Amino acid sequence: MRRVPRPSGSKRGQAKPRAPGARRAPAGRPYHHGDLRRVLVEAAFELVGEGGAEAVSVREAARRAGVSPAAPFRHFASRDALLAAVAEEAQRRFRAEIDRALEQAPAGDPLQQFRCVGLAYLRWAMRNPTHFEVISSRRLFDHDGSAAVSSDNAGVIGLTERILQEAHAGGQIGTSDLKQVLIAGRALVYGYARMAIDGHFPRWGVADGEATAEAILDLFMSGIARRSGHS
Amino acid sequence: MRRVPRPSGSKRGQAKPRAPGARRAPAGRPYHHGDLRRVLVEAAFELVGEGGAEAVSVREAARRAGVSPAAPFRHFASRDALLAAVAEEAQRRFRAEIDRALEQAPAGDPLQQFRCVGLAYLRWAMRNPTHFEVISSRRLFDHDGSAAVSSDNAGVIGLTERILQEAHAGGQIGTSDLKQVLIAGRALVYGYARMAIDGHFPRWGVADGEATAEAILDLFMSGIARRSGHS
DNA sequence: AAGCATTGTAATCGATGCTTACATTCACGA
DNA sequence: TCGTGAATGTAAGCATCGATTACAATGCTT
Repeated sequence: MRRVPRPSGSKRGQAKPRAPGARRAPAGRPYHHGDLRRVLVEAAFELVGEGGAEAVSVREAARRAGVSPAAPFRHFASRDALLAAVAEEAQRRFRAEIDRALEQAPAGDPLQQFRCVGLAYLRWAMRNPTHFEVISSRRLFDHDGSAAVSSDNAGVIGLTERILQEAHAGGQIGTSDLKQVLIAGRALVYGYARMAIDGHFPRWGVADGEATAEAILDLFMSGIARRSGHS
Repeated sequence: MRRVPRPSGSKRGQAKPRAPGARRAPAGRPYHHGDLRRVLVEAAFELVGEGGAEAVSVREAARRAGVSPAAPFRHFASRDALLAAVAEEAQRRFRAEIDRALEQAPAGDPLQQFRCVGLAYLRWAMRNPTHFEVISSRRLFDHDGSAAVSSDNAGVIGLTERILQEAHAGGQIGTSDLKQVLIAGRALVYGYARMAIDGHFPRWGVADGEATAEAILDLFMSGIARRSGHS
């Protein structure tokens, strides 16, 4: 049903060398896969990359892993659970990218840090649109456990919150209502990312997207900055 | 497939009075429906309201219209085409709401008009989250015709653009780069709407959402306003 | 080595999107 | 008025999907 055309990939031929923990490999493929869960998540992750969340099907993941259509249900209660695992993985990578950007930012300048983080955020989103989309829909996993995604996400939020607080303490922010500045900042960045992803900027290249991203961030910073000579 | 549980609604019993254009009604339901296309769009529209775009199935729409599962394909080439029609309808109502808000705004004050339009935007989005989501994904219809949605949407964009230009001409905006202000404004409003819809504000009521929406809009306006005494 | 829990397979169910062949009705011209 | 073609409905069927159940193979613990 509304399936992406079958890529007919990875014929299920020779078994890949299994993870440590498997013993003998008497014939072609051993009965037990070795690390099926991880392989399924990887397959689903790739499917998201190829066609978005809608292109993820349990059966295709099983096909790519070389197992029967029912096997995945030993590891995931439902298709949504599989997608949640993909979201967890994507969130992990996203978080890592943000952390890396923050490390490379100038240590003493919170506003510049904010800019770097925001830019890394937008770059990752625009270069991994489908995975960003999977991360974004809280509806998928927020209510049924899966604390990892939420915690990683809360980490990113808390990180920007800390940065903005530092900037405020340093007298670089002109308004006092920090809470709303934070929400506005999140909304601005999130909204720009989703606009790019949702196709609101037709015929834009990545270059345009990232250049405008910088401009938007600068505009935001000048909007919240303590008044001085403006642009 | 990942279907919402069948609501078993509207048993297909007595035919509703058909649109003008149908002639005799010899037995229970006439062979031709009369206005199937419209009824299908209405059914799909309701399905979107009940469970989001994912809950829309051609067969369920046919069921609710009281026709065979294949009948809808006489009017829509695919499920996506049906969804596009729903998006068109939703966009129409959204646009009407925006226009209404603009009429009620003070005539001479562009910034205030911007605030009113933005608030109406956010209110509609938060009260019709699933329909807003359907409108938002340009991917669904932007590339295959369906100019109505795009044109209505461009109308809203152009409307805000005009308002901001008036504000700029009136000297109420402090920065000169109007284009980026427009994008930032769109991103901010869109982002806030999607955050609310995507569940980034757990345990918020509509009241919280709309109150914060006002605050966000005010913050944006004060951020782009010509410098004076700030909050 | 025995036995139990884990993890895979086979077969199946109900649902879906979509197509093809056929049936019915409408609209319009002779 | 009466046909006849176009429009619009139905029936049946295909391939795919998520999910469940019964069964088989394996790994681990004792």
